[in-house]
Parts: sequence; structure tokens; C-alpha cells
Amino acid sequence: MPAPRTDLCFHALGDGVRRTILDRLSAGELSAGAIAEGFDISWPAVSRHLRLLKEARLVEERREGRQRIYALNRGTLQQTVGHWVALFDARWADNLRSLKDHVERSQPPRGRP
Amino acid sequence: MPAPRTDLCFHALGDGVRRTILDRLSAGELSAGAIAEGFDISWPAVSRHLRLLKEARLVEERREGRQRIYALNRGTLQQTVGHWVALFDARWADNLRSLKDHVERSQPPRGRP
DNA sequence: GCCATACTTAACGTATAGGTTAAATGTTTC
DNA sequence: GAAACATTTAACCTATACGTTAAGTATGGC
Repeated sequence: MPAPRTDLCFHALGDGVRRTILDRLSAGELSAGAIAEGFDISWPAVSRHLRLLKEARLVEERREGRQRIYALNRGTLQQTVGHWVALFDARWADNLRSLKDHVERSQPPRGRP
Repeated sequence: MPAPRTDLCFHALGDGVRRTILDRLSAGELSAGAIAEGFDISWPAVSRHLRLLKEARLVEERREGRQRIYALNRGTLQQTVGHWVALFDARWADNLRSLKDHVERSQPPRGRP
């Protein structure tokens, strides 16, 4: 398991542009160019935001032809952000645990739309 | 409902000292002095961290004699951080939804301030 | 009222964040 | 291999972050 990079992760989430990027990526992968469109700031500025998100492991990058495709890394959010939420709210943690038990006992896994 | 202050909230969580403060407060209220003890940085530095946490509504402050008592505000974490986690992880969102249904149906509500 | 206590605010220095434009990089296409 | 494309890196500027020390502000006890 790679280092948590909690600082990087939360710092990355502390900027509205980066949160918007993550939001858009939650709907599916996008190229750097597609991400840059829709922001009023320059391409290099967006590129730096993407680098920060990548360093925080909140997104992953892969090359495809001459494009760079970015995809959301949901695991990082679970491991870092989720960890903190659970720590701070005992009810959430308890609820998630008991829910998991309950669901696993009473409902066979089915496909969900 | 006060403004979410998402930027402030995540920015506050992006610093290790502030996360440690929140961590300690999760065990119970503490005075500013009690918080400052245990950090190698100066009191004024800790005081500023506390102000940031207060502005982000992650903690609440009240005066008691000549002390200032700080307490964790769990609601802010749920509203801002929790919201994002749920957005990014469809399974969590689903779990929370079905959990809410399940709990509301099977457990009578308990008094909570 | 006066002094100690328990802090916060002010003033200041250095490092980092986040923006810009210009130049560099790696990939296809001709 | 030269040109066009997609994007990053470099160089630079200004604002903000976070630390320090010194001064200010309530509150409680004598």
C-alpha cells in the first residue's frame, strides 16, 4: 500500500478548480484538453492542477496516442478522506459496520442499476 | 444552514497540526492551552490554527472563565467531507441511503442534541 | 486598582500556491 | 524528416500560509 499522502490529498481537495475536475472525472475519463475546456484559466494552470491531483493519487494518468487520459482514483478518497470521516463520526463508522453485517446477512448480492 | 465553506474545510484538513488537533478533540473538549501543550510550535501558531479550524466551522469555541474551550463540530465534517466521499464512491452513497432507510424503520430515534 | 493568567492580535520574514506567457517535449501525419 | 498537435515544463510574478517574537485584551484573585 502506498503512503497515504494525507496532506497532499486534502490540500488537493482544498481548491475549487481541482474539486470541479474530480467531479467531472466522476462521470468518466477525460483527456487533459477536455478538462481544460470549461475553465477560464490557461492550459498550463490546469496542467499543474492535474499534476497535484496525480501526486495526491486522486487521479491516474495514462497516455493514449498524443493525448493524456485522466481517470478518478476512488480508492484514494476512500482510504484517506473516508478514514477521517469515520474517525470523527463514531456513528458513521458504527453504522457502516452494522450495515455491512446486515446487508451481507440478509441480501444476496444483486446487480444494481 | 450556513455556507458550506468547502474550501476552508479541506484547507484546514490539509495541515498535519490541525488534523492532530481535531484528532485530540475527538476524545473530548480541550482548552487552548491544553491543545498548545504537546506541540513544539509557539502558542500564537496554535492559536492561528484554532482560528482557521473555527472559521471552517470544524470546531466551536466557548469562553469559560479565562479559558477558551474548543470542541469538535462533527456536523461540518459530515456535511462537507462526507458529501464528497459519497459523491465519489457510489457504493458509500448507496450504503448510506439504504442504511438510513433501514435504521429509520427498525430503530426508534434516540435523543441527540 | 493592580498583578498574574490565558490567551489572541500585530508585525514581520520566508516558503509555497496558483496564475501568466514562452519554450520544450513527445506523437502522429504528410 | 518537417509540420501540426496535445500537453507539460520553465521562468516569472503576486498573494497567501505558517512560523516567529512582541504587544494587546479579558478575566480572576489579592
